[in-house]
Amino acid sequence: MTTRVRFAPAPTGFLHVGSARSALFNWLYAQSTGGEMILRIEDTDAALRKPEFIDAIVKPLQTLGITWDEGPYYQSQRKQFHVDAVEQLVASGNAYFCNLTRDEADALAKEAGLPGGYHGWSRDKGIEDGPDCVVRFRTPDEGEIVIDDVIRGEVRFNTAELEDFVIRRSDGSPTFLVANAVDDADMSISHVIRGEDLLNTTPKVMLLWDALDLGEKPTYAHLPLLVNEQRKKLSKRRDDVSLMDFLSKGYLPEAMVNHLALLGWGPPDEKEIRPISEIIELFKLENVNKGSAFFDVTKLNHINGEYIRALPVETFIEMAEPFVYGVDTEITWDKDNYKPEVFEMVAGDVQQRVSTFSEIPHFISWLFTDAVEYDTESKGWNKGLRKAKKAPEILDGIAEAFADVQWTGEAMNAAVSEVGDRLEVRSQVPARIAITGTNAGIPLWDAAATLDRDVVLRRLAAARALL
RNA sequence: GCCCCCAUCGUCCAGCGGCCUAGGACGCCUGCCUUUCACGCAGGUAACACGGGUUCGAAUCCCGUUGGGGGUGCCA
Repeated sequence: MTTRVRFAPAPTGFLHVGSARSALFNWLYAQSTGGEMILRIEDTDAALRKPEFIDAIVKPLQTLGITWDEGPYYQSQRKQFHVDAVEQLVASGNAYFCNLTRDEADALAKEAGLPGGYHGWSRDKGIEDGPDCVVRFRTPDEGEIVIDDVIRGEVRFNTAELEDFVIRRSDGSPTFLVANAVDDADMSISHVIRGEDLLNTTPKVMLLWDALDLGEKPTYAHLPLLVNEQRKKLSKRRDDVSLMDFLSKGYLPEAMVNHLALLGWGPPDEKEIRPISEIIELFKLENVNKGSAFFDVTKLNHINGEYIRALPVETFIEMAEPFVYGVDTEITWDKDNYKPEVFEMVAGDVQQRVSTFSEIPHFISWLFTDAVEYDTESKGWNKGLRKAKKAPEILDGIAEAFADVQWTGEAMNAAVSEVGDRLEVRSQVPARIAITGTNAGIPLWDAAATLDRDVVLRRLAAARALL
């Protein structure tokens, strides 16, 4: 039997990293078992039926290289099957109509001194269907549902503790629980791989599955949650988790996928950064962890840096385009001042130093602006220039030498070293700070030679004035 | 409250009863390389939550405690 998995997101906006991880693990499992993957949009709630949200899911998946064999299917388009299932459940006595609002049910429970949840007040009341009626599933008063989870082992639920949950809203639309059971059966899903936050809904789906007589159930695997620094489930509201945002900030899809694969799973040989083909080969669903994992951007940065450095420099230059022309990110220079040939010259040096593409401007902005800003509060400025021995003399000496030095990197470098030798101090760092504004950066002189002589002289004077 | 899940360095992962004086990676620190920074290289820092069992032997199995998380919607 070929394995068939599905990624079934609710279209509630942009795809976030947690969903992407779920999609990825489904995909990894399908790939590693030679199975098939289905994309199914869970839009049973009318409020979710927005076409722009579909793009927000499909596009990032494609960018990440997560492919599917069928779909996207839309649950909204399969509504009739779900409606039929609800009718069947009512006819068989497994479900009944209920006209209580949530508030009324809560009030009744409070009055009766019962804990939260719905206690089956409308059971056996013979309520007829009407405009304000929902359909509820009659959960068994006794018995146990056992989920044999690939990742967690056996998980047991006492059916008496399951409330009579709603399977059809008062507007006539069936809920995702019904859609889940019916669609997973129709689509011959063999493995349901999803986040642990859905674990509690699984016994309900299984109850429906049996009541609907849908045949063999899929195998379940509940992935550990991705959490933030406070160890709370990643949420769109409070966390920065839009996948597309990461991509447009200059994270490579391959690096993102690699990082995501390492959250909740690890290769037995401990080699973390590796091509997706190897990850597929090594991936075992039963080896996935149970504990939640912190989505650590610091580690992502490292992985991304590794991937960037591995790029051919021509590719790096090509991919850097949006970031040097300010398409998606801010640039600090006037677009007319940008010189592509200068960037191409230093690209290899920049490539070695960035962990995301969005850091590129930081390393090259001094090449495309007239004046640089000096952060006189920074450690670099203070340690490298202000407190440097004979700093004023160094800058004066360089300015003097630069007035008529041959304008090549080699000659400039030599002149600066000569000033340092004469004063018996280190002159390179002070020069760098005066010219670029910072003590850290790409090899200086060949790049600096692309600037006009008077621009450099002005910067030397400006820095000198701040001492 | 009730139900469910989880628990190895700060973080991610390895470990599936003896190979563990617990390994790798990120981070952090030190040194080397270097006219800066980074890369690279060589080191260092740092964990089996606690308490009971089981066993000749437990990070690994069982129970409890504590801690964390998820769910508890006419969202999915």
